[in-house]
Amino acid sequence: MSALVTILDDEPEIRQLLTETLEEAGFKVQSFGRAREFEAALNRITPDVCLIDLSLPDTDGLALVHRLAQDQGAAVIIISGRAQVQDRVAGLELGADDYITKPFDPIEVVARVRARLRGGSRSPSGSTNPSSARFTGWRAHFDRFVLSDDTGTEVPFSQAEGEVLRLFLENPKRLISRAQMQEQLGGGAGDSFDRAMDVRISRLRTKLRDDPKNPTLIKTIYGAGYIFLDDVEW
Amino acid sequence: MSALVTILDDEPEIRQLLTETLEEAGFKVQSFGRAREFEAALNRITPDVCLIDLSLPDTDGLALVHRLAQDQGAAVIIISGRAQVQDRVAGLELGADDYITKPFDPIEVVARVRARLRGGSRSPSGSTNPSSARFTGWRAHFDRFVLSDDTGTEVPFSQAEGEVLRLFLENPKRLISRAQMQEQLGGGAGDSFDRAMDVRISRLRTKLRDDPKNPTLIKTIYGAGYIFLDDVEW
DNA sequence: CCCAATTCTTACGAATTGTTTCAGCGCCAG
DNA sequence: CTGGCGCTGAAACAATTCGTAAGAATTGGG
Repeated sequence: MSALVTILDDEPEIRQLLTETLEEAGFKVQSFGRAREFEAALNRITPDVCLIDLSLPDTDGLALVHRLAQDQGAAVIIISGRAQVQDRVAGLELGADDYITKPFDPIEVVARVRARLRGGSRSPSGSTNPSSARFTGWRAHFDRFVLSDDTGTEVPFSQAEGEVLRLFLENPKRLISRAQMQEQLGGGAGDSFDRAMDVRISRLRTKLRDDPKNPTLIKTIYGAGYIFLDDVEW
Repeated sequence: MSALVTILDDEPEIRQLLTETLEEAGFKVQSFGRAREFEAALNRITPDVCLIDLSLPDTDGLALVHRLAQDQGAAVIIISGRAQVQDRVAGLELGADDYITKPFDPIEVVARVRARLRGGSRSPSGSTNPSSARFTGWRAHFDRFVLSDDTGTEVPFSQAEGEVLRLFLENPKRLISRAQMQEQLGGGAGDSFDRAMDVRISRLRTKLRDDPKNPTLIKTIYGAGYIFLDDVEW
């Protein structure tokens, strides 16, 4: 299923150039020289991407862009001879998805049309991020807030513990100072906050069954901070 | 709820310039000087738009852009000093949503970031809301306001319960904070509204026969929010 | 206006996290 | 080797957050 791209521009050469290039790229193309014709056509077609030159005489740009973007769900790319920053910003604020200035390279136009088609199908909040990490003897599941053993035993960890754990797993074999922790974990730079951090780490060590005096995972560097000793695979 | 924009660029002045402008425009901003830091941070943040200078030394641009666009569902805007058409086309084909060349006007960057956010939230015009979802042991029918068991037993749920349930089922395996709930469920930021939310969830858990202390479906993350643990199929 | 269903508020016990406190350890000077 | 000083670990306690029962307020239908 090839996507439908429309062109609205009053210069025939530009229409032809774009039409050719886009068709070579595998799109279905329909071009128009006047806004009236284009608007009439909208009643029977639903374009996926619209290339528009807004400097036409009979155009109410705002209404047109709005109709395309809002009602039709089409992506709008403005192609204009006006290259000033304020023109571009105005076009984008109008609701356009992209703004290309003349003269343009048709190859780039094709690339930007493709980008718009990709963007349309993107799910707003669907996918999950890599939220599971593995290291010696353990696997941490940040989507469920549990640590799982080699034997399958599961130990839940809390939010506070998880923040520390995550910071370690993101920076293995690197010294992490208390200052960095406070910054990363957003703790107010309170006077006794470092003690809270100690407690967090202490509790985390208990769950990981790691002995501070003989650490396998979390090593204390006296006067400097902590290091996560193991390799981590996300 | 303001969108989160990240910046990845090795030049501190550019980071600062963009950060200031974007924050003035009302976005939340986090900037990074190295790809490694940025990638680490991706484990705990989910940016909506990512501004990236790919000419960094330690960057595998392809992988990074792919990860952002595919896994995280973020929009990617490349900001680069390379202005050749082939560079721009290459960047866009890589999966980026936009390509801005240095030097740039920060105002235009803001406009293009906004355009990206609009694009992401554009509602898929054709598809209607599915009104039924399935997860372990249950099927939720939002058109009839009932939950049906494996055995066919039906449990009705009310409007308020349904709102919470739907929010969970639309964001499985993701932490949902109380703030997000209040925003999504339109609850005024009342003083004691958080208790009402607790009660809603409590009742929902009762109907789902889910024990808070040993949850299968709705897990509490103390001090952070809730997570729906199961996979969901609509 | 009354009744029933739903939702919110209040209240209190339970679980989690932060803070205080102190014992113990590493490091260094002598 | 030894004692002092600052840093760290963790027990005990305090503060915060959460779960839910019970009653009050709101909504909707007659």
